[in-house]
Amino acid sequence: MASQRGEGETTTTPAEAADKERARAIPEAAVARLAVYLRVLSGMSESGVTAVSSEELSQAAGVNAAKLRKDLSYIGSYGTRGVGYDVEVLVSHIERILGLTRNHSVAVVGIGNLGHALANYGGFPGRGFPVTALFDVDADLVGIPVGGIPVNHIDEITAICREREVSIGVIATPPPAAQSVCDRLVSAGVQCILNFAPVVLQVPDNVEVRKVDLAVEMQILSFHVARRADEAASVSVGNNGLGVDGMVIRP
Amino acid sequence: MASQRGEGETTTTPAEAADKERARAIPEAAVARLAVYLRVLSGMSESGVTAVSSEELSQAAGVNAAKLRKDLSYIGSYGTRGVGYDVEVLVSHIERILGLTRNHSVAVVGIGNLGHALANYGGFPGRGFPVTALFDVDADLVGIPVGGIPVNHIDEITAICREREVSIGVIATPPPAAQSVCDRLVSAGVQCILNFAPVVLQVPDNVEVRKVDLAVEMQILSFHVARRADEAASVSVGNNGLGVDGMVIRP
DNA sequence: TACCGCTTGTGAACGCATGCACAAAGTCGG
DNA sequence: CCGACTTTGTGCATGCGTTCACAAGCGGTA
Repeated sequence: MASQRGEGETTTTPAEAADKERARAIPEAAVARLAVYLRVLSGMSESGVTAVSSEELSQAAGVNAAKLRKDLSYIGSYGTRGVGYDVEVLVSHIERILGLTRNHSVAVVGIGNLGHALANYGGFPGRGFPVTALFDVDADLVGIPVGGIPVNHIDEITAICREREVSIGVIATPPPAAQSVCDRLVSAGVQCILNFAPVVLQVPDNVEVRKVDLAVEMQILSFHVARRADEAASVSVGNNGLGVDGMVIRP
Repeated sequence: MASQRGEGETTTTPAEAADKERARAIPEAAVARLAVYLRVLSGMSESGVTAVSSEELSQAAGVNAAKLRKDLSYIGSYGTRGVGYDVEVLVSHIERILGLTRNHSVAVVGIGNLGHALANYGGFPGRGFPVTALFDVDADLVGIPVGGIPVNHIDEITAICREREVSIGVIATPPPAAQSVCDRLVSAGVQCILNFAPVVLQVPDNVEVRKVDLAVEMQILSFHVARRADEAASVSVGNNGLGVDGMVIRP
């Protein structure tokens, strides 16, 4: 057991609240993967699969089997040695850890191309994330329903977010507006923000921001294209100095 | 010097190609940040700023100053001690490292809501990524221009990607179609893929995939919402069982 | 020219995450 | 009831990435 982390602040915890303590200890990277496992498991569940081994699941999720087991161990021991995991059990535990048992009301700000796409996603991929509010500066858009929800003016963010208990704000505005929108969301009490604008947002410590940056993604790919090209070039020129036809050691 | 990695395959390299060797050594995480620095620097450049210190730049990019300097050191020493960095110089070097000197032709597959949004982004955020081809299964869409480019049928992927030398493929299809589309892109010689479909793609080793997964992002945020809520609860109830006044060990 | 203050570049320590390898724990067949 | 086989859960080692702290280097000033 890796529990009992000698931090001097935790003594023994009750039974039920053990999850909460555990949640603090789950590495960020593992959380992202848990979400992936959850999707794969949901798919299996719908296909009628009831049990799965770490080997199968890890392959379906595109990760190492050992890593998968370690990730699952962060949320507790719900497998059966010699057998594997019960799909339903895993699904429900992961859902609980990820906080998907409660609904998270979502507000989308900036109803341009992307905002439209997001609003129309329809309840957002994976249940549990109802879009309950849309905002834009453009007065012409106000009142028009997109994906079933009428657009409100951006000035109403604070009031409406409070009223509808929005817990996640999605920023899909042009870059210059992003920070200001962010500030308003924060002052409305929104503590989690998903930012599509290519801008580094400044937020207080108690607000969590995740960024989806297309330009960055493209540039990372570009980097790899370039790296590949260079490698190919250096190979075709001559294997890093070591003989071409001679004693090629290379396995 | 961290060079001379004792892998037995690298000897000494010429002068100019030093970049190429360096590129292999840049940590993936650093590459992502370089892209961010580049954007910030571009903005500064447009604002007429010509010089910047690591402190200023790091703050604008939302990272630690030491980390920024280390990241920049991966691409070489282009700063002046006691002064800082020349904005233009940094911009051009980062662009070169990221492979942005050549153009990367992009193909978008799946012209739904998201595909539309992507096609309309107009040359893609940050120059250098011209969208040169669009594909969809829907015959009704074929021929219709989106963002200035006519949609082609998905069956033409291989031919057109080859012809237009597409180097980056963007998958914006529904989940079930993603793997098949991916396979076709790969067989057309595309080596870099940006995947928006919530599916784990199986690709050969020589293909680079980056994933943008809205559901996962939302669920990570959900996790943090839950964590916060738990923390708040445990604080308001009484600090982890240790006495408010009595020895409440919390049931 | 010599000194002073400022900022870069980087060696080294630290911490987190990954992967290995194996004991523990269960099932199944005899 | 026992032994063989399977699969989980995890201690440990390894490697990568982040952070610290400081020497090296440069411009400005007297």
